[in-house]
Amino acid sequence: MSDSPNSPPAKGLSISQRAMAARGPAAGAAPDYLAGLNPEQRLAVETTEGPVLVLAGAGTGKTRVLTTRIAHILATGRAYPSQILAVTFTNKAAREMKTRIGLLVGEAVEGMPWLGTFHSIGVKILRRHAELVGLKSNFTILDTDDQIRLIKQLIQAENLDDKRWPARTFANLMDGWKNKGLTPEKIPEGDARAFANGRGRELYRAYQDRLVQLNAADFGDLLLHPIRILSEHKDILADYHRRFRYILVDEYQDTNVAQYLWLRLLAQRPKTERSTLPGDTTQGRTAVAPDGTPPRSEPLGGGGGSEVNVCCVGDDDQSIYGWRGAEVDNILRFEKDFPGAAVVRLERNYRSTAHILGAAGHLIAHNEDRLGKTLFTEKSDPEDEKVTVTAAWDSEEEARAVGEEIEQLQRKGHLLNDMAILVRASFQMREFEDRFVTLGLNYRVIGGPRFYERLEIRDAMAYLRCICQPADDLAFERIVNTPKRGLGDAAIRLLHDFARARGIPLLAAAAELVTTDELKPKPRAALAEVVANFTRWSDQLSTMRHTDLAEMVLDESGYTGMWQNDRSAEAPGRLENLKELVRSMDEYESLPSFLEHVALVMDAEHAEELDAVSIMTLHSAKGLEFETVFLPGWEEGLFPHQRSLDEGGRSGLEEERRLAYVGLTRGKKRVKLWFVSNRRIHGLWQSTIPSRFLDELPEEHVDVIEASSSYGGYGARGFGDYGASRWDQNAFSASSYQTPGWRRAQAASGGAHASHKDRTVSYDENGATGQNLRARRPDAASRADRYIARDGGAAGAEREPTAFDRSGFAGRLTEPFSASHGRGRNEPPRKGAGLYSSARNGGPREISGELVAKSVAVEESRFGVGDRVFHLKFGNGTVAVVEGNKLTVDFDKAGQKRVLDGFVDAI
DNA sequence: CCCCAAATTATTTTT
DNA sequence: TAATTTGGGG
Repeated sequence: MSDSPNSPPAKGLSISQRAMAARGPAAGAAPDYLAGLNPEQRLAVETTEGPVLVLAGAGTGKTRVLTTRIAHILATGRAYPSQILAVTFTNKAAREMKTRIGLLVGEAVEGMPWLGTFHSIGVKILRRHAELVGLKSNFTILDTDDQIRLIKQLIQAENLDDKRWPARTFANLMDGWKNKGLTPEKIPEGDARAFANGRGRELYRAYQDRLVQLNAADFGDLLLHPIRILSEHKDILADYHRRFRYILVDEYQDTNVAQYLWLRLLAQRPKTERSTLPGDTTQGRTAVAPDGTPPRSEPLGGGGGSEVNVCCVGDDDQSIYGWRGAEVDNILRFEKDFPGAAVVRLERNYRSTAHILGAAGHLIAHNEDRLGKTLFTEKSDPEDEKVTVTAAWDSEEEARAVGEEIEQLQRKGHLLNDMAILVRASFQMREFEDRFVTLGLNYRVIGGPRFYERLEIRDAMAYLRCICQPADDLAFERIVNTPKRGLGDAAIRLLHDFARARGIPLLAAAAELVTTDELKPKPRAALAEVVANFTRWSDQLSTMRHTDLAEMVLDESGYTGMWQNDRSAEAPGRLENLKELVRSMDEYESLPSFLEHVALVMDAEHAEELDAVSIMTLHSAKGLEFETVFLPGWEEGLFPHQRSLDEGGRSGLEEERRLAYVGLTRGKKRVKLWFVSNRRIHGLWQSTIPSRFLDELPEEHVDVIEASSSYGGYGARGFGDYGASRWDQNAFSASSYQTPGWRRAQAASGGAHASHKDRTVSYDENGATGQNLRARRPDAASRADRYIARDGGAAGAEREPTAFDRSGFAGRLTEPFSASHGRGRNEPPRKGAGLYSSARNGGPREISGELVAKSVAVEESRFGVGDRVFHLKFGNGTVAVVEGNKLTVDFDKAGQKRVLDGFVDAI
């Protein structure tokens, strides 16, 4: 959050506010940590007693309030660090708070054990009382992958068709239930019947039972179990009530029902309990602060049912996770839940220009369900740029034009790090990536596949889990036959049955099984080795450094070897990742603590020092800010997304609008909106109309740009000028020879060749050393080459007026001009000449397709076309085609088949 | 166990 | 369209 300018001295304040602001711990002077706060922030910080809701708009210094509030509580001696419960949603937010509190109060943060995410605090509580829900305190935390495999087993065990009832679907369903705090007994009958031939409830129950057997908990359980413990054991609850004097919650608008219930248990003391907690003097501090602050700020508190000092900070306008179970309602009804709550609005924005705020504010005002805030700024500079709206013909052009704008800003000395492209859906990223690769523009994709989610990391983790937790069957299953040890289906099934019959974990069962002769000698020996390995490794757990142990395990198990022998393109990257894994373990003092970290954090952090444009979804942009923000794809159907509209109705639309609001408010100086008239969706070209959100922007803060004007050398044109005529030209002058379909056909027939393929591409090769630079899939290089080639072919054309010139931006944004271009819905759009094809050059010159020949050294076949051959299964036939060692043979009886050279004999 | 062809399915994602 | 998952066959 912006730490920017301090508030002006307390002018324009009421006397009481000033008096309040001046009230410090000693007499008179406020402590310096309060000095930079504006009056509202200060109110939010100093209203320590009683329930407080801080409605913090985007860029109003929310994090600052939260951290200062904690610092204030500590500095005034109202509580010990261990008596403050502070919850955030993400690890990142928790980390940031920790550092910032550290800066404010020094080392005391080390003693803030209860600052963390909902889940990490849930784990903490659960570990203390695990036995109350049938777990041991060293339970494992399952990731989604484990979960799905487990569910699949259960579905199969129930003799259900796992095609018809996919495990993933059920996992999502169950996730939804858990988000709502529903245990198997409590799920609605309808939900229960909707899955697995009406056996949803049984399945859920079976799943929970299995988790207990496995001594495991999934993410949902990290909240649900504590809820159960706290509501069933009043003494434990009372204990936590006594412990937590102050509760703070970040991003309250994102809490789901389960989190809400959890919080309410901790925050709302029943009246009966209040009498049993007289003044809390047992804790060694008095509830009344040394400076004599009254327990509750007088003008605000009304005296209600709760006594805990809970402070929730959030912004209803930024609630964008409804689809994940978040309930905006939680924040909307805060005052009902906590009667007499003080509500502080932070509306003074330190981030964006007045134009950006004006645009965002006008847009979000179209929502009905909101508490209502209007952001304002004191900065105003006539130089400030308005929010721009630009049209492009299609997404490719959009990417091209954005790329050019970025390069132009860069030439003016702007840092790429200060720019971001925020998209609605991740498929939009690709076009930008491709474009930037051809430009050699550094970019960084935020989000996407995470370090700990990678295959090799999960495998490695499974080994480590088995060592720490011999009962972790899921982990064991994952790696018994990885690397391949000849333990196939048959052997594993036998092991399973054996284990189930005895009711013991797989590893233990394996140890026993190998002493019998139930397995064939080969698998038996293999399994015996696995068992011996694990026994040995477990023994060394206490004697060896965990990093050394991990290295040894990966080595001795043959896992590293497996990748070393793998000749595929991704193998080196995977090995690198494994090294990185071991390296990152170094920061943790033991294997179990590392395992827990991985389960909860799921991501490795990496410093990113490169200057690069960020590309990410709007969702992952929440909480960030950039000097310049590009918001492409503002079209109906994409944004607002059709699916949100279909499934969410009005509230779905409102959530989309909040997303738009989030997007706009990420920008500090410049926000640039784009929409295209044609977009390819699932391979079909669709005409699109501009997003309704564009119409919800106030004219006075928005400039409508004719795309090419700013850099095409054609001079700026006013809004609406020439729009229709250029559009006409565009619509009717293009020949069908320029349709992508036609060009594709040309390319496929092998017409053109690439000449410039040696552009510099700069990106991190394998993504191993930074979660931010997207992991390069093995195919990525060839994809890049493909586009470099394409650019080469078009290089000459680039300087010409692009089709962008004719983008058909016809004055009124809403006019569905593109829908009436006189072509069928699914026909590819016609582009003006000049992009990849040049009419002057007399024809399309687009090159697509793989440039890099798949030049695998092909083995010569000993057969030739026309040879007569014999095949064991298909009988006699004539060779029709020879491709390396693969033959296409016309068999006399069996028809044409492709067979491997080695499977036939000459006749 | 590996390879290929057919089928499937295409928001947003943290913990 | 294109990426991914699955099932059959070698």
